[in-house]
Amino acid sequence: MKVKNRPNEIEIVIIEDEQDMLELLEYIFQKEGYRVTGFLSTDKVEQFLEEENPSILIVDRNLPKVDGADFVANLRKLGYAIPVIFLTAKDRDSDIIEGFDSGGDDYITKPFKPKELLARVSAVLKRSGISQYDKLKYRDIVIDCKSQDVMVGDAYVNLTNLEFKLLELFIKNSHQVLTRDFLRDAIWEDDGDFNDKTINVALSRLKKKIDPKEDKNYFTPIWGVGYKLT
Amino acid sequence: MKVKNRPNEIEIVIIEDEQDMLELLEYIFQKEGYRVTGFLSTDKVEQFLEEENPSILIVDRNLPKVDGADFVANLRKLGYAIPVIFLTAKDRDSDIIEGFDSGGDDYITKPFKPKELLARVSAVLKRSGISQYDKLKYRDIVIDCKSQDVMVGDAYVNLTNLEFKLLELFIKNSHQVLTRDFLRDAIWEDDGDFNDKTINVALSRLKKKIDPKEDKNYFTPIWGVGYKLT
DNA sequence: TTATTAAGATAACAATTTGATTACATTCAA
DNA sequence: TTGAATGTAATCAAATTGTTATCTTAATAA
Repeated sequence: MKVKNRPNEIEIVIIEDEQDMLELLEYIFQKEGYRVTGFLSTDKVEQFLEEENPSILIVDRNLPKVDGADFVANLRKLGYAIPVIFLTAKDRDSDIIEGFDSGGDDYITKPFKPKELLARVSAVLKRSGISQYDKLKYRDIVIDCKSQDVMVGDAYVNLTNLEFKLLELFIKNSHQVLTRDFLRDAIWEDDGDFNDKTINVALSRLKKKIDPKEDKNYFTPIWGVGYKLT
Repeated sequence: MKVKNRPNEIEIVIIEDEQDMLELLEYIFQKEGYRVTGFLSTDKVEQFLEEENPSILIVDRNLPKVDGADFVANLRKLGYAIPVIFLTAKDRDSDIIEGFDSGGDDYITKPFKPKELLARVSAVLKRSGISQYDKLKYRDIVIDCKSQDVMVGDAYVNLTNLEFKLLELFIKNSHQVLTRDFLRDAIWEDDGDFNDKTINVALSRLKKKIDPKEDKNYFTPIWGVGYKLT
């Protein structure tokens, strides 16, 4: 299956007991570029939250064992502050109210329009200060500007601040030649005497960290001008 | 008599000209644990806002002298961003729209169900980032923002006020790099001269208390930038 | 093509900066 | 006034970054 160009790596957790509905939801969100983890019950969710750090929960209120709202209320009691959107077939006032009360950030009634669902998720994420633009992607590199985490393939790479700033700048200006002057102004804020080779060395170190096998050729030197990311 | 502002106790201001209704509203919110200040007119409200810092305004649109919506529009003009919910007996579209236009975050039509009112207040507060949940969790740390209790694993840890504020800030912004500048502004609100190392020392003390064996590595220093909780 | 030259890559070294920690001083609140 | 909390100074350790030197690569002209 073709994976659509992913603008972000925001992780969504869905709890929905109906297999068909769960698959539909997974499809909707994955198509939008979210990373989705689905659960048919609340059983393993708490454990999952311990280990991962998803950005939002989508919870069906009508789950077989526990009421979704109770489950979320319990999560809140335990200290989880993750945003929640409830899915519910009911639309009686009492249910909606209870949903909000137990710590939901929004709710959607089934049947729903996929677009509306996506819009609400988007709105809740925005309110929670989670932006899809915090993460930048380039080839197999994903950098998170808020955490300064860098993933190459599926491995974390430790970069220094200088290296991170460099990589960020290149990714934000990918496919453009960044001249040495530009780099100097942007990263080093020139202090008069500036050794030509400083940039070479800094880039060399960066290359070595994100591509230790030296077979990816992220950077192309433009002779006498600068570099570009390719 | 003025009661000292307790941290994390949410304060609600109600403006309602009918004495009975005001008392009912005060009762409803107080029962839910909110701190309530009621006004029979808009007269003293602005002065009150100068001094206190309530989390939300509940405003009747049909006030004797001024229209509630006009009053709120004026507040907005003055720069108050406090969330507002309108109470209104009217329900024609034009009124509702006017209410939103003048800076309301939600509205409720009388007669209302107490539960619905509470739910809407709750939702608006949540949208504004004001949480009524006082527990936050991060890995094996649970902090109670109200009592300032801190549990690590299953042991209570005694933190000083400064240490608690630091930990709370980091947990609320986990997985993000908090720069030294940010920390200084958020915790120390400093006045110019500020010893660089104050942050190091404060964090060092915090680390020692929540991780005396030094094997948990809650904090990762980002060299030359700040720290993040991981 | 080949020699020449300017630029790029990289390793090793050194300087500098920053972080951690301890001990001590000061402040603040009971 | 006293003790806890917090800021400051000093020391040590470690990480980052710039510099230098050497080698490699690419452009250019004879």
